[in-house]
Amino acid sequence: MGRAPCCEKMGLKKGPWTSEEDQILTSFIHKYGHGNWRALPKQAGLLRCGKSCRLRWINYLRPDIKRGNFTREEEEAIIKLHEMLGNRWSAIAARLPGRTDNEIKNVWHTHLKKRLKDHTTTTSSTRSSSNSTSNVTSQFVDEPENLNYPQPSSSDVSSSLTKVSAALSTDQDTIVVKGENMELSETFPDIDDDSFWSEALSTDNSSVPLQFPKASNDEPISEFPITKNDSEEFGFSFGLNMDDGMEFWYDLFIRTGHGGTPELPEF
DNA sequence: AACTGACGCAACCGCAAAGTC
DNA sequence: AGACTTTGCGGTTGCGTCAGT
Repeated sequence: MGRAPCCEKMGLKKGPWTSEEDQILTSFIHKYGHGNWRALPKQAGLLRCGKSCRLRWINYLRPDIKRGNFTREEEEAIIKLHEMLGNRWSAIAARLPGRTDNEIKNVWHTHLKKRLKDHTTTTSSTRSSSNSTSNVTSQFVDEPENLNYPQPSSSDVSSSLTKVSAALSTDQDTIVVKGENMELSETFPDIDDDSFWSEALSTDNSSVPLQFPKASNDEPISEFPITKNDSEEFGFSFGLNMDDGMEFWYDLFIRTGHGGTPELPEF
């Protein structure tokens, strides 16, 4: 597929992945992670280049990938985000949990671009006067049920912070992610601040208190089933729009070890 | 049934940014 | 500071599938 292979001279395999290769890659990453993509194929015993392994994992094998057709709401979100961000597919993908940049790019080129073109030729003179950023914001805030992760309501986004915690449920079958209201304070976390994250990582394995911007009330934000005997990874994203127009997005990844013991959290 | 053209999608490449030595 | 390596991103390609003829 694609252009002339770059790794052929190295004796590495190209083209579609077999289910056997998928199995090898998946179990290797579950066991050892993917610290070094270049070294990974050799360590895993795959005749592939690291780049190919990385792409296969990110676009197809990752456990948090959502399968199936894009919903109308997702397509609308892509269109609006594209208006706002342009061809920054990874940035768009970051706002659509479970969808990959490659997938979004494909959908854009095969469906949405054409649809948009048809739409603009038929409705050339009736565009909203509001800017694209506010369009995206209002859609996310007004229609949170269309996305598979929680969204703050427009009334509570900027008034307080929330403490989000991830913990094992009492029956040990579920990881419960919860948010609690907090007053707005100066402890707003900077996502680029290493000390914040390392502090989070140094907490014990059963409950990880993290301070996040306000996301919801005291109801659990989400619950993830744990397969007792397998290693699993969960991806979880949530975002909010502040009154001043700023957006904040957070990704929470939780990996359970063998026997269902969670390593909380892995960012 | 056979052919053909359009479309969808997985996978590749080149390049730039980030990280490391 | 600069060279080298690794990672991530966006653009592109071509195989497989399917509908139309």
